[in-house]
Amino acid sequence: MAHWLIKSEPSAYSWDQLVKDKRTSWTGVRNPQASANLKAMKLGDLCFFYHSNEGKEIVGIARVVKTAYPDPTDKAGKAVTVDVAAVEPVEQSVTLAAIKAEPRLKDFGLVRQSRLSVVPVNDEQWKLISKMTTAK
DNA sequence: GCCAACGTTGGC
DNA sequence: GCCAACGTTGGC
Repeated sequence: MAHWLIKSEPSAYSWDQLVKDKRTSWTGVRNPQASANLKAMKLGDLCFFYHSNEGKEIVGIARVVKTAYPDPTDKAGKAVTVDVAAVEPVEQSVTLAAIKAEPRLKDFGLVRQSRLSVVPVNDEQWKLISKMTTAK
């Protein structure tokens, strides 16, 4: 199974909102690289939910419940979206600072390409960060 | 609020 | 098809 990290500004769409909604369609992704990542998502893939700008931390885990389809909010009809559902909040939020402080996460997409809103997470990274999200 | 990094656009 | 100018994102 693949893993991902999806970013959102809490002022635009927060983790709390996803919990309230149970699931949402992840629209508004325009960056071609991020779109390619969306298309690569499979049903049941898990995603870290990251708050950018405010908080700058991983706050929860979401699951892909519908694979890529055309984004209805994109007039050009080029963008795609997926549906994600809230799985659970993390016990311990993982801040960007903590990720940067971990040398083994040097190559993590979130650090390497901070502007990409949908970032692939490899198994090693997923395991490492999962460990960091469990309370000490 | 500023600025660096990166994407996109448009003139040639 | 190149590249300068401009816009946007996101960390600080």
